[in-house]
Amino acid sequence: MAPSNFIRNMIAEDLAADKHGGRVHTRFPPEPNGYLHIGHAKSICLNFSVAAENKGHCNLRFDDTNPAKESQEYVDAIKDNIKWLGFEWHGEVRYSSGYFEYLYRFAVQLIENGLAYVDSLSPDEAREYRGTLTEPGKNSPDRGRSIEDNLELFERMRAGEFEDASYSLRARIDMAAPNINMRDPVLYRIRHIAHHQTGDQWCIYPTYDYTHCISDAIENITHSLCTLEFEDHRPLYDWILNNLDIASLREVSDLGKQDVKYVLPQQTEFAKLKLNYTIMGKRNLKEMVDTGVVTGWDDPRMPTLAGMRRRGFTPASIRNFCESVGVSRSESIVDMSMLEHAIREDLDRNAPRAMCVLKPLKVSLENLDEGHREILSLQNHPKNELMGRRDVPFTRDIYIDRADFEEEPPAGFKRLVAGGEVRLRGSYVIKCMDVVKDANGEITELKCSVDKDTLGKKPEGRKVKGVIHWVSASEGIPISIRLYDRLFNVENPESKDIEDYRDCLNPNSLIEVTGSIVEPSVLNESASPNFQFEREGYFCIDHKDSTENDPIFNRTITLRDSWSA
RNA sequence: UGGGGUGUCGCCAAGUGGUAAGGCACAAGGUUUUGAUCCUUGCAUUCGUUGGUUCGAAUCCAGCCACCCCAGCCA
Repeated sequence: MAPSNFIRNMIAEDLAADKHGGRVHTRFPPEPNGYLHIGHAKSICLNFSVAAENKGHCNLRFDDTNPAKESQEYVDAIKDNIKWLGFEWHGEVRYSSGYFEYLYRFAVQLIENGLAYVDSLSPDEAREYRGTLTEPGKNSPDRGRSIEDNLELFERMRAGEFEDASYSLRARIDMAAPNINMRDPVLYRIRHIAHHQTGDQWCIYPTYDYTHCISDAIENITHSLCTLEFEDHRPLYDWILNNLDIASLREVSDLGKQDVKYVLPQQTEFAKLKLNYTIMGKRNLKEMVDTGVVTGWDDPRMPTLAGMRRRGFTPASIRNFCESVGVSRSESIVDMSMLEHAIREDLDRNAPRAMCVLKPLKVSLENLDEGHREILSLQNHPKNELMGRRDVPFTRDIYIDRADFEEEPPAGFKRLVAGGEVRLRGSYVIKCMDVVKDANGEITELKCSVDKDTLGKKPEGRKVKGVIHWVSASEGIPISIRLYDRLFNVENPESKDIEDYRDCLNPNSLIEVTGSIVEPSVLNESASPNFQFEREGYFCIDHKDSTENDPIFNRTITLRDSWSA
């Protein structure tokens, strides 16, 4: 059962009180002005699951009221991300811009009722008239304009007779309101600019505050969930809906013709997701992309869904993570380890195992024939036989990782040492007979012998503790590997006491390793999208930068490591 | 000296007057051909703080403190 949170509780209460005639209808309303990140995932999961749990629906609505910042590219990417996460929105994709005509008519209605007026104050003047946090504002000289004049001017605004920002339509509320959002907020502004959905049909665009509540009402949304910073906007959300004629609102709503209880939507706010060691601000993320700090929105180090996907995160891991962080009203910063736990949990259960040597050290097994080759059948998953087996070629020359051999091992070292024994994973126990070095004293090769009586059984009379991974030298395939670490080396790069988040970048957030060797099965046509390279971590192929001759693998996450020298 | 919020274990978080769930992290054991996984155990006499009400308070009341949001014709 889903954990309890204040929103689920509220919905349960609303249902019990039959507040919406048994309906639960939510919506995810992104502005298409950037890529979705893990913070959006929290909202997506919340909105979609809360609807599904109550046999309700969740719409996808692009809140596209500011064409200057938006584009079709983002619309497409957002739709793609949501589908990838595994959610299905109700019906067609919605656009706030799809309601522009209704919005216009409702604005006329407000004007007719003396609740909105056309203002000729410039943006700068409007700011002065607004007052401050502690001082009330003062009325615009245009506040008393007649309804007829307002109607005419608003129509001419729409007709394109005026320049940008020369007029605006404002709600007539209260310039002395302690809540600044209620000091005659702007409802419409003039922008002679094309819109990605409506082209040049419009030159006046409604603001978020005016649009959002009406769009919710049109879509018969019951619970309008948003983040905490919109809390102060709720009185305005309610003011607009309550000052419109409810019958005409109902009439244009999706369920207008149906015999359902028409109830105005209700906004509820929850805390945004913050993760330590990363940033979530769209502006900063965009800046990192634009200035080349990262390679793009889908850079595997980015907290974007596109980046995490490329990094190897699974939809299930992200959904589980969002569920595990919960939903509350207290602003919190979630520890990275929770995200890491979520992806490890999923991949441990579902990713097939394989062997890959990151930094190869050649080992020749001296007591095998030159052309020795045998096929070992290894289980793809140690606990799940259903995941099958694969053939792994075992040959006279193999590679092990340089880190798995030490001439002067630290205390507790369980791997290979000169004269010592170690188990080759899924294969034999070998003993190191000789260490070959070059002129610089660098180890270039190990000469070992195989205990042929140890395949699938313990050696007799002694214990061999260590198990290391290996790959056939002649049949392994060279690949490149990208190791990722957190992008920042401070917990909260966006905190107030940090001047510039760019000063806190982790210089080792990406380490490229070339010349790694992987067992051949990993590159099969039908290979799994994710692997655990045993003892190294979880990896996936990078579809963007890989070439036929140089496959590149991204390390999604390391294995937990309780030893780490 | 305006308005709106939030404060429960290192990090999330449940709890809504009946005597502090859970997860992550961490620590200690056990199993293990991945120093992984898995299993077991431990981990808040205390809920920002000070008072008050009550047989009983994290939950109700009052004061105080800390932090967050708001002065875009952004969302």
